[in-house]
Amino acid sequence: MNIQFNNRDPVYIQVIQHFKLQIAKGFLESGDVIPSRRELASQLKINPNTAQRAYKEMEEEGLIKTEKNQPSKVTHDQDVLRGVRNELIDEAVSQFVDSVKSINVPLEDAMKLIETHYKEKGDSND
Amino acid sequence: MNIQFNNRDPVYIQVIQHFKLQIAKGFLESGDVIPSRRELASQLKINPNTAQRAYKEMEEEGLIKTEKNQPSKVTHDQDVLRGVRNELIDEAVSQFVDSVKSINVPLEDAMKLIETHYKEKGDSND
DNA sequence: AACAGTGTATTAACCACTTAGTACACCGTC
DNA sequence: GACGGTGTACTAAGTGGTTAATACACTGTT
Repeated sequence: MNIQFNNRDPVYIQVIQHFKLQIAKGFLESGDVIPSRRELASQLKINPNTAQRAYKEMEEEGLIKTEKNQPSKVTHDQDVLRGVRNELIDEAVSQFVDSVKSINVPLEDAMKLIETHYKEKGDSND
Repeated sequence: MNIQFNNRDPVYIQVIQHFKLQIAKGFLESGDVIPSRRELASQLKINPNTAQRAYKEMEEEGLIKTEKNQPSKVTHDQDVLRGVRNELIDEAVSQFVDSVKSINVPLEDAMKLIETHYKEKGDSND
């Protein structure tokens, strides 16, 4: 567990993003337990409340489920989990297309750039 | 002149982004004059200091040139202007490829999604 | 019962950004 | 020269979101 924080976005947002990536990659699956608020905070060297805020939002989004004082677990709702992946992808696609269209880059050029750039860089694994 | 502000990013950043888009699209060309700080602030209903901050950064980036008490003008340096466009494109491409690779979306899938999405939405003009 | 661990809630402090209020120097025009 | 416009600079206050500090309630274990 380690997150490369940028100092542009709020930490709790980046924490959420981290878990979404883990889910989208399949590293976190239905029912998996995740660290307690305090433990996560300790690992990431952030404030427990920041961890709490991230967890709270994930709870509200249905990503995780917390009962009694059991450790929080990834939801069993497979649709939600698939949704995470799809949303990340849709978001990336929309943003890219919007950017590229806003400055009138032809589709062909955009495609070529992506192809080149995709092959250039090494795989991103954890 | 009108900008659709979001309340996520600082206003002065969005102002800069706006001018970069205008340049990238060719709507703003070398030597074109841009509104005075006070006029821009008035039009966009923002504080003159916020406008000033945006202009100051654009000046430091070499995007605009200000002399004496003439209205600021877009730089005559064609390389800089081309650079703006290229940077916007590179940024979009990098971000997209990073996102998509981080969750292991195959190149083919990514390309297909972009193609579809690109054709779906109408052109974005001002 | 004491303890250590959980989640949760509340309040205060912090911080970047924005805004406000002035002020100064410069230049064209009337 | 007065005036209105420009750019620029500085300080102070306000604002909203983020983070920090602390406390509380609950539960399983010893």
